[in-house]
Amino acid sequence: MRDITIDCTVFGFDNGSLEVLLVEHADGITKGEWALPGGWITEKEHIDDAAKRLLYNITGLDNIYLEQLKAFGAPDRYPLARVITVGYYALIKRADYNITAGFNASDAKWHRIDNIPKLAFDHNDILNFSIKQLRKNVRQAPIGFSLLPKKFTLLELMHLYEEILGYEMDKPNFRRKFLKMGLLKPLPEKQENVSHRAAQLYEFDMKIYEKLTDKGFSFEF
Amino acid sequence: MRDITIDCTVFGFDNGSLEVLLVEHADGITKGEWALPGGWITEKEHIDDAAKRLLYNITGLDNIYLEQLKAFGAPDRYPLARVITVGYYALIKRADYNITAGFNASDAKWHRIDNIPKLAFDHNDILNFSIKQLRKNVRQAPIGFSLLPKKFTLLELMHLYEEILGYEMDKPNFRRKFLKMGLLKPLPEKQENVSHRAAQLYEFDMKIYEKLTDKGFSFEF
DNA sequence: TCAAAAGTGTTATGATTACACCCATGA
DNA sequence: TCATGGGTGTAATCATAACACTTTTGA
Repeated sequence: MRDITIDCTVFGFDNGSLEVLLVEHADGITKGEWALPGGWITEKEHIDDAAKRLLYNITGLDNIYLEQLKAFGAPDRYPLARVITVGYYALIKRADYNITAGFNASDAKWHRIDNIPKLAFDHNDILNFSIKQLRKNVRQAPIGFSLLPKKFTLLELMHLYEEILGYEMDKPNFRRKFLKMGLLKPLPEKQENVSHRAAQLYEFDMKIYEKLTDKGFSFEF
Repeated sequence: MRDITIDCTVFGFDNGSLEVLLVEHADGITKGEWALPGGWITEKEHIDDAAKRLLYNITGLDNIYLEQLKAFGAPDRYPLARVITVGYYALIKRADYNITAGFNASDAKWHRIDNIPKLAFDHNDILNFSIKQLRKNVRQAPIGFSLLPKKFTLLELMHLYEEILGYEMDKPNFRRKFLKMGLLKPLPEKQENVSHRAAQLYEFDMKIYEKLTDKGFSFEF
């Protein structure tokens, strides 16, 4: 597959800010430029598996939220040959990444979503499309949790939504709306080491979600 | 581009029923099987332009609603070689198609969405994905009009929504909800030759829609 | 006791739903 | 005059938004 690649926008959420993982090209015609992590597809693998392999190589992580965006196919998007790329986006838990950081990590850096440099090829287009998709999907499916630690508070969840969607929300209303959906499982634990009233910790329960969707429930935020 | 193709689901709405245009393969290993219209991408064209070219060849139509779905890339989806296909879906006005019917039309037939034969390759997957996308998008963007004649009544529009989404709606509520959005321009004409009270004809006004979206309006049904 | 965030309550407004009903027209 | 769809009215219910308020905790 000499004329098809994959490129992946890896989103992470840390300290209230939404960031993407970019790599700096070490050589070739784009030497010194930042780009989305990407790679070639091998002859026998599913394109989704190629994206998973790439993600594993760069983050050391498995079992990541991963979704295809679309194919990007302007005839001149890659200057050396006609190459079509299939774009993906992934959502990872930053805490996990920090521990297992992949072997390419020396070239990889997190960049705030509102401070993205000029990228190689058409990667700015792909990244912008990713952000649009993420904004859309986070309101239509329970995917935000993939960016949070396993256990989180309602306010952390709200801050994530605020950061992705770009506007402030009302705390009481957010709580009620989310709790009413019934997707969150309250844990028998509370926050620790905080200098204020400890908040209830919750966990997203995929099984509850699947049961509800079977019954016709559809996530909407 | 020997290893990339495009395949397109062409939707049409006629007589209250949602249909797709399928072609019967005349030879090759899929001889006699039905399939989505598709073709190869030439070296210098944008994949979107390849899809437009294909659509023009098969329907004789230009200026069609066309949107990419995603790339389909299972390693064995095409038995003779590793070929990845980029899926598209198009919405056409059946009345226009009937007039200018493309030169391949002898092999092409409309099939009701609920009565699709076994298709070649992974085309059933692509078609099912198309239907899912159409159902989703018709509620989030004003694309339904692309399947109706330029001038239509509110009830025709409602029947289109009912057919695509698969459930019955309440006429008074549908009217009000749609009219309140203010996207429809009432025409100085009414239905003719109907054996009941003639209904007001409307037209979808793209300019109004764009003005509204600039102001933060977002279509939702 | 104060700051900071957790968490509850209340009210106004608007959207959605369900359904009854009248209108216009050709057969 | 009847069937068929066109079109209006209304009341109950539910979701959303705005914001005032109380609670808990560590420093």
